Amino acid sequence: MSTKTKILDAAEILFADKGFNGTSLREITSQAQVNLAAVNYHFGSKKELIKAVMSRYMNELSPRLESSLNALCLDESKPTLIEVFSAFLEPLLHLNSFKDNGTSTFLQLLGRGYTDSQGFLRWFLTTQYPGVFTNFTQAVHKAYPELSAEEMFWRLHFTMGTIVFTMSSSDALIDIAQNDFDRQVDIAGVIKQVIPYVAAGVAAPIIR
Amino acid sequence: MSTKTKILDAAEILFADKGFNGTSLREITSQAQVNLAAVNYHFGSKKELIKAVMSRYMNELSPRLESSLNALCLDESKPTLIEVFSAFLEPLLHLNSFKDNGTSTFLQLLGRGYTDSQGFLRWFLTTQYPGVFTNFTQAVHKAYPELSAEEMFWRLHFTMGTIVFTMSSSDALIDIAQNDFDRQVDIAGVIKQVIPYVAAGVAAPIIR
DNA sequence: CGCTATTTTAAACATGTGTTTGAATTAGGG
DNA sequence: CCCTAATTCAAACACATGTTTAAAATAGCG
Repeated sequence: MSTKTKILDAAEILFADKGFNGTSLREITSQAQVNLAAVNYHFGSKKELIKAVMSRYMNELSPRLESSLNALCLDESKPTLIEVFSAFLEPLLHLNSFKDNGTSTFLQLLGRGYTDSQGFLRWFLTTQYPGVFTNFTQAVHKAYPELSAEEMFWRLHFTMGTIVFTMSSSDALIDIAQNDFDRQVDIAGVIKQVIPYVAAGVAAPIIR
Repeated sequence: MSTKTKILDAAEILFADKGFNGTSLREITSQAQVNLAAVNYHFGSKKELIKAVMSRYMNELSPRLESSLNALCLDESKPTLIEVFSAFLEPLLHLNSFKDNGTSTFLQLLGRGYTDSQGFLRWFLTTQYPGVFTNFTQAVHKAYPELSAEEMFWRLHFTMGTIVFTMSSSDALIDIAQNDFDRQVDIAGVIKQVIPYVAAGVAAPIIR
């Protein structure tokens, strides 16, 4: 396996677990069993490494997500919000065949990116992968046209928050749930729980 | 104003803005215009300072929140979920009279605490202020008794995620909203937007 | 005032950080 | 094989971090 890949693999796990600020290059390189200087040689800087970790996932996810959402929009029948959010399920779970625990890791990284380092990752994602966002809002608008642009703005960010926050602490939550309720839970189970929740939230009656 | 207070005031703003890991003691002490060593003299360590910052808010919030939720439980009529979540509104907004931008700052701190430093703050809050959590779940159960303990567990954590995540990036979101929609928005407005969302999410039909 | 306890201060400490350097090693094509 | 380019490596760099020290300043009380 190439040094570059070894670094990316080690970095994504540590980043997901301890955040970008909370992970040092020395932790990454010793986990990856490569020399410290290899990060700066292959990626230039820590910031570029973070981008590379995210890009590897986004490049895997975004085409599947876009086509999944596009299919929903091109369909002439009006989709339900449940269908819109379910359109995320297959592309997200596909990350598990791309990488062990890929879905969970990616969503945790996303959560980190939104809170760590004053949102530079949000800027990175919205500028590098704008298609995902526009497709999503289009699909929601088709499912629920009564929602004004402003209300949709807020509810989509609430949704983002629900998903990202839940997933960034999903390991801890799954542990608690398995202890308290004696049930086997995995990341797919959590996603299936969250879909009705966010769908109902977005579809909430409008109070004016 | 006492050195202790000057430190707490400066720390909470910086912590809310840049996270606990992202804020150095030197930033705090120079903002507070006190000597660097004052933090360790008055609080013992950075970790203890973080606890002190959170405690100052929790001690202001938790009695009001408990009585607000208790009133809902003692009332013999069945509350709606909207009422349950609205019970948070007054205690949270009261933080604004306790401190400038108190509501926003506190919720941002809460968000930081859930993601930064591997959740030691979650442990701190649940062990130091358990009454808030039990009162809350009791109120929700009374409003929506059909929800099983497990489903409630997940939906309450989704709710926590929505609130905490939204508020931790509320400044950025409010900026975007004001630019895009040319409307004056403040933290109270965001909270009022989020209540129907989370209430609908928790009340979502159960799929079995 | 005089004395003690509290608080403030500047300096240093030990450690951890991302990054750079320049030599050593390895690969790969002619 | 040989030579060049790419990669690896140990070491050092410059700087930032939380914490500690010991002297100086201040407060508070008899």
